[in-house]
Order: sequence, then structure tokens, then C-alpha cells
Amino acid sequence: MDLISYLAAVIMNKTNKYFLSENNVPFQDFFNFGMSVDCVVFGYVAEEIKVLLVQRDAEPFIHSWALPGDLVPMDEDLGDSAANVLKKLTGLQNIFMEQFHTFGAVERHPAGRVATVAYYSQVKSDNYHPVASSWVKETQWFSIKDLPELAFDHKKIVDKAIATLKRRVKYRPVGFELLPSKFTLLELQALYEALLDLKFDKPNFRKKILSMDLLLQLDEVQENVSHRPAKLFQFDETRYRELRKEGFAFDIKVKAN
Amino acid sequence: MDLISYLAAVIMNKTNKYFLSENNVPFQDFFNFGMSVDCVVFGYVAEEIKVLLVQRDAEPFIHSWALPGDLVPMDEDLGDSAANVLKKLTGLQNIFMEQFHTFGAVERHPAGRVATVAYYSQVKSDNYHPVASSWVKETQWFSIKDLPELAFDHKKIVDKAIATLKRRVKYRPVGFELLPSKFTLLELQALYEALLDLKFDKPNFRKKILSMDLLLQLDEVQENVSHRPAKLFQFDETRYRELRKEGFAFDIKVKAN
DNA sequence: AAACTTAAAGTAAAAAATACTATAAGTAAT
DNA sequence: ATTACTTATAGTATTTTTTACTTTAAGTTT
Repeated sequence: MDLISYLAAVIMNKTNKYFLSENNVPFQDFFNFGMSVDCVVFGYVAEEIKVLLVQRDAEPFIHSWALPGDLVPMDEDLGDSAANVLKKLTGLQNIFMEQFHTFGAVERHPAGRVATVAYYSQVKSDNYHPVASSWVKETQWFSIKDLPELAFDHKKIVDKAIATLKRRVKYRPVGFELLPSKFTLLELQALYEALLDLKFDKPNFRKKILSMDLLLQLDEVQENVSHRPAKLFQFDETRYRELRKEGFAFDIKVKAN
Repeated sequence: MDLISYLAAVIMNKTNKYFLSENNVPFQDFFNFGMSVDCVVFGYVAEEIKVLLVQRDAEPFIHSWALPGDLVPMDEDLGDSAANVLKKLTGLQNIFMEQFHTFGAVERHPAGRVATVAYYSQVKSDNYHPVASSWVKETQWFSIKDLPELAFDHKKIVDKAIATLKRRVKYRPVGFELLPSKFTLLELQALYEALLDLKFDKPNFRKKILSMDLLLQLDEVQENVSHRPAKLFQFDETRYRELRKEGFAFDIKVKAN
């Protein structure tokens, strides 16, 4: 394509007229995609990994549960769009989100060709209280072991996000985002056990974690427990960022019994 | 949105008429995205990591070097499109490609709003010989240490792919795809050193790698070398797939001197 | 105060990683 | 042919880390 043809094609495209490209496909016919963003937000409550879903109050898939997500306006960057949509639908904001996959099967959306960019994040669920708004009727944290039927191909998206989370545990200090800011070592261990579906030896888990130099021991202990209260810890943010950069390998043997 | 309104919107969208959505934005106005795919193909030649680029012979960015990539037709799945485009432009086929990021900044393409899904792959470069075709004038392997100016935001895409590669080395047996099928331990070590920008102690590197049980020793040795020839090895594909699944941590201390 | 629960420190044995040495097997120069 | 040189590869002692297990501590409940 030479410069004149290209400029003509661009102008025609922007004024809705057709221009034939090299394969006799009108240039403008490449520009009928819709794009959407979908957010997979993980939380951790009562020793279970949860994912935030919204109940739709709009067609298509009205009344179905779905990931918070929506079409991207033409003048909005993808990452901004993900943040805006999550806020619009659930009120949640200031959440660090990372892209993890784009789903673009031809028939995945009934209204046309829509590719969706899926975002992934982890939050301390007791700090964030989602509230339904816009076309959302209700919001709810669902255990990843007990998910409802989902709209569109959102089941596939959630499955891929869960796989990503479980893989990441092994080389990122994941607990940081999911646990409340103060926690006991046994709570941290329970989280890792839930994520990896394994059991660890208590003293060794403790030694391993402490040797990473990632935890700060507080001068506080558990309260209202009917046994010896455990010390509370928090993550050392500086060291945490270091570890994310230099890489991190969580590898500890499963408990024998 | 109720069912009647939604169906009306879909029909209007498909017949090019407007329908107002909740925010007074015409429904059809969400459907003017173009989508493209871009392929980052890594190779390894003469102890250097290479990336495959094509020289454009079409506007925009005519004569510039760029990643092999193109607009996605409306009726093609993204993954298929990546494979088709790579074949169309360079002749390469049967290459395993993985999505790694989608770039969607508003102003990234001069012809309109185009989001691009970037794919990542690694090949044994001596088995694949790219040939320019379609709107490509030339193809070339460039060392990642010496890249030319690139079209669009392709520099950003390549940088992210390189970062992905370097991160993956630490928890995936990467050598498999990059090295020729028969190689010496020192060649493998040189690859790891190039990827990680480190030096290892030879005997210890050897022990570490062999202990993973990933290599099969062949009954062949190097030829035409002016010193004691080294034994040739190949990867054990079965064990390789196991390691990819169960996770893999390559962690070995840098050589002292 | 005895029984019970969980926390947390400690320790011996085993395994793995590291630093280093020695030897082997070839080519090239004298 | 002998010597020097290069790289391959085996081996080994030391140190560090991991594992399996034991003991003690600190609280609550009966």
C-alpha cells in the first residue's frame, strides 16, 4: 500500500465510506470490533478463596452472574477502562489490576464481535465492600469451589484466572494482597494450603517464611482466642517489592502424614 | 437494558443504524475498534538472542522494521489470526505461540483505534527460514541488543516480550525451544548466561542441569573442534513436559570470580 | 490444679549447593 | 614424538539448607 492509498483508506474509514484493501476486503470492514474489559477480583474470607461476581440487570444474560466488565469506549485506554468499569459497577477503586489474557473467539458475544481483555487482581476483602450500581443488581463474593453459572464465556475466564493465581503462588509472595494487614503465621499457612491444596509442617513452614525476611513481627497478639494467642505479623512492603523483582520461589515439602 | 431494547440495539448495530445506550452514547459507537496481532519470535544464533523482524513495504511506516503482524479479519479467532499472519508475511508455520499482552492505548495506530494482541514464541532458528512475502520487503533476525527503530509501539512490545522471556527462564525449561536439537552442556550454559546475563561455574552448572533428569546423553560428540570434543545431549520431551507442568526453578549461584 | 489447645523454639539427620581440585581427551606447536 | 594448550568431565570436602521430629511455652477450660 502506498501513501496516497493509505491516506485515502484512513479518511474513508473515518467517514464511514468503503475502500478496498489488497484482498478485496473493504478497509473499514476491519474496524467493527467491540472491546470489553472483565475484572477477576480475588479475595480470601473464612479460609476460602473468593471471586467477586455481579448479577446482571440488563440484556443479554439478564439475571445471570458475571464478572464485572463492560464495553470499552473508543476514547479510553484499556487499563483505565478496567478501573472505571469496576468502580462504576461495584464502587471498588484503587485496586491494582494486571492484564492476564485476552479472549477473542468469534462467537463469544451475541451483539457482535467483541474481544475482552481480562484483568486480574487480589484484595484484602475486609477492606473493600462492593455495592451494586449501574446495570448491576447485586454483588457477591463466591468461593471458587462453588461458582454459579456465568454469563458469556466468563466461566472460561475465571478458570484461567484461577490457574494463573495457583501458578503465581509458587513464585510471587501472594499472601500480601489477600490477607488482612495483621495476621498470624498459621493464617498465612492456611492461605498457602488453600491455594496449593497441600498441607505443610508447622515449624518448617514458619522457619521457611521467616527466613525470607519478609515479615515484621508486631508487638501484638491475637485476642479472644481460647488458647495461647499467636503473635501478629505484617508484611514488610519494601522487602516485598524487592522479592517481587528478584523473583521468589516458594518451595516446601508437603507434610508427611 | 431490557430484552426488547437490547435486540433493537443489536439489530441496529448490525444494520449500521444508531441506538442510544444508557449514557447517550450510540450503541454502534462501541463497535469501531480494529484489532491486530503481532508476533514476537525469538531465536538464538551465535550465542545471541535474536528476534524476527520484517521490513514494511506498505503505509503506514513504510520501510520501517516492525514485528510481523496485521489486522484481524472479523471472522477469525485471535490465535488463528496470529498463525495465519506469521505464515503470510514470513512463511513460518507450525510454531507454538502464546499470548502475552494486549496493547490498547488510544493513539497507538494512525488509522484508527486498533488494539493489538501480542504473541510470544521461541524457535530453533536454524530449523526455520523466514521468507518475505505479502507487504513485507525483507525479513531479518536482529540481536535483542541491537534493535533498529521500530514502527508503531513495537519497541514497547518487544521490550515487554524480552522481559517476559528473561522472567520465564527462571521457572521454565526454556532452552528446549531455542537450542538446536543436539547441543553440548557448554552451549546450554552459554544460553542461560546470555539470557540471565550471569556467569556460572561449569562443573556446578553441569551437575545442576543433569540432576533435573531432563537431558538424554547421546552417543555422539562434537566434530571439527580444536580441542577435546564435548558429548552431545538432547532434551527428554516427556520429562520436559512434566517439568513445565509441575513447575521448575532454575536457581544457581553466580560464579565467584 | 489438671487437662487441653495451640504457639513457638530447638535439634539431629539428611540432602543439596557450593567451591575447588584433579584428571581426561583431544588439538596445535616445537 | 613430545610438550604445551584447550576444553571436558569426574570427584570431593565444606558449607548451607531442608526435613523430620521433639520439647517447652503460654494461654483457656473444666
